[in-house]
Amino acid sequence: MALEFKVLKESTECSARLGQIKTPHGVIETPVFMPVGTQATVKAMTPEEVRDLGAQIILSNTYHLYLRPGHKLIEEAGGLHKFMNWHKPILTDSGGFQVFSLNDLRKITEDGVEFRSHIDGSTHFISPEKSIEIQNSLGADIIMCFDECTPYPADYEYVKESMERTSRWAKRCKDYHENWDKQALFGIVQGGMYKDLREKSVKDILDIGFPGYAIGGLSVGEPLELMCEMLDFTTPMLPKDKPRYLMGVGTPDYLFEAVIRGIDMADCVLPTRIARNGTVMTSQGRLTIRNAEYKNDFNKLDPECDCYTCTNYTRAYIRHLFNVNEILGARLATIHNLYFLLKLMGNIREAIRQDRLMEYREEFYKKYGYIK
RNA sequence: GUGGAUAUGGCCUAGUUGGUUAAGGCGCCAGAUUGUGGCUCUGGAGAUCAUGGGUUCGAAUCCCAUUAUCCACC
Repeated sequence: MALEFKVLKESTECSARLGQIKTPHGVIETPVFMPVGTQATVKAMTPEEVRDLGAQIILSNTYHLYLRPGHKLIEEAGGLHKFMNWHKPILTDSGGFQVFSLNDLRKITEDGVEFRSHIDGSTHFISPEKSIEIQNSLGADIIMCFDECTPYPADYEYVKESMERTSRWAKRCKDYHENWDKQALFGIVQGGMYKDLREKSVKDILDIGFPGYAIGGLSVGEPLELMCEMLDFTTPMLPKDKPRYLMGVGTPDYLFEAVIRGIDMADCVLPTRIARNGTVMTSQGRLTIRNAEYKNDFNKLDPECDCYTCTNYTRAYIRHLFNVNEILGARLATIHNLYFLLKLMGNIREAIRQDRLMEYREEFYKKYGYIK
């Protein structure tokens, strides 16, 4: 098997656990945050930089790489790892999120999804089998079942049909996938915000059986409390000896709350995207570095940070770079945000090890400004 | 010196035959961003329409003068 998961320690105060995932490209310490490199690159970063920031695994995207440069080309290049010179683990998303995000450019049928390319309008058809075929060519360590990420809000009947189709698609994905020794295929639980549908989805996906399980369809605009409620309900139904991956989560509070509820993996474009638009996360909360108040501020972004950006550059300089639209601004902010979140996850792992996660969360929330 | 043209928020402009709270872009200020989308999106502030006078029920729009700038000529 391509994946081995081991729980090293369970928290006595909550459902958090410390673990280890072994993949063909190395070991991942969990809970882990996975930076997103949609188009075979974490935007603005070299793979070496991403590695040095502490990333253990990155996520890339089936839909985008299928469109450009094409999965066959990447296969010809020797696979995604070699193509992009990233030799640690990779996870590819199945294209399922694009079923959600390209809402007005796609048509869902039982067989699969017809997409109109967001690039040139050309039509493409991705079925569960096609998604697996593409992901096999890309060669990521962990690949995902082709699903539909249902929107929020959505009515019961729609979510039910969607979830049941996702279950049928999961079976097809598993049947089609072959090289289990190199690539672990994860199943995805859906069901929107309806508990009975979540329960049914978990049952379906567990019946099919996968080396890891993802929870999809959360973090799609619902309030944090609702996501927590769904996690409280869903996560305990997932087996303890398999990794649990919450898709699309990337703010510190969502990450804390997810880990506390037993999540081992999460990914999000947020830290890199907001960095490109001039927002950084600091130990004292978010700040928009473009703002005038930083014009003459010669301190580092975060007084407690020791990343490359913070040890070398000031707020005033980074603000200047954004104001004159220089690429370096995006790079420095991305370096900082990724480092911040990866370090946070490291601290969370350490807190679990010391069995003081709740205390650490309290400290962090107070400083960050989530609670007063 | 003579002739001509232009003067609209910090900058560049739109304002149709004079008619409600002068429009837009850039810049400025602030916010957003959650398994897509690197120069994105959403708000906001800011103009007594060069100055003075006149015509008119009503003028950024018409007339006169002044000032400034630009062009051509002597």
